[in-house]
Amino acid sequence: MIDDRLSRVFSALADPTRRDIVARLAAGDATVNTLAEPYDVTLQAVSKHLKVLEEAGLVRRTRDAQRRPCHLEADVFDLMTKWIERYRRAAEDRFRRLDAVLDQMDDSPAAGSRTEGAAS
Amino acid sequence: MIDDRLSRVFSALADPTRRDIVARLAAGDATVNTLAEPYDVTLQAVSKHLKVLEEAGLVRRTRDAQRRPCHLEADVFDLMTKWIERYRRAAEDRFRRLDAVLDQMDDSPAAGSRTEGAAS
DNA sequence: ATTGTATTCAACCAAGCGGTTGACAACGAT
DNA sequence: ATCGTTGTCAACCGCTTGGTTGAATACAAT
Repeated sequence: MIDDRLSRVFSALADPTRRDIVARLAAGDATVNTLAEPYDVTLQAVSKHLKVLEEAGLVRRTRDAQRRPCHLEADVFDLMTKWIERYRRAAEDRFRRLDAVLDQMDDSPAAGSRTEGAAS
Repeated sequence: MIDDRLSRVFSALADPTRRDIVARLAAGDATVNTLAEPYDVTLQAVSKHLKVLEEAGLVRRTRDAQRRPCHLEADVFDLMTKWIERYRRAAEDRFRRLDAVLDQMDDSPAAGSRTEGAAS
């Protein structure tokens, strides 16, 4: 049982069908039937996918008579982007620092274990 | 059986433990034992997590005697960021366009279906 | 050669997930 | 009131997943 937001979002987007749904919703709101049409799975399966997307905060469903239009919620994307960028940047910084170390290391021979411990 | 890259990356990051591993690897390379230490799961479980991260292209494992240092691979982050940004931007653009439409829509009545169309 | 350390492999288990079918609810149309 | 449309709920099924334990591999040290 996943309870944190980030896990739910990543998990939701791990499915190709759900990513496709998000892609199509980015172009405009749509009903469950419309969304289900191109896939060769049942309507119920797509309904479940939308529920997952909704619980991840990626989709909001309003009401219009018996129809249930789905609307893409862009806010939660920021959550992911922030997480990703944070560690991507850290990794790249560390990489650059390593490059610098290797540059100034022309006389000292290979000492073996630089693989341990936290950088900095 | 997930075969596309994006699915594997999102899926890998959907697990809190794996995200934590990535976070720690962003600070510096580490061995399996070091990585496993803070979690109260077995070493084998962490080894499996690392395998998942490796297959997702997030981690590369080199060899140093019997040790197997793990290194964070930042490239694949771009893949995610690009996907996310693409649709986030699309959704925001659409949102702005809708605002504009609502602004100039003081005489023309509701025409109904603007909900169709593929994401190019 | 034997021991110890670091890590993986193999088999298994419970839980979760994506899919199905069938029944049901909500609502507009007639 | 009844019917068709739109969508969800519930129960089930097979596969994947995250976890376990126990054995095996790879290598260093002695």
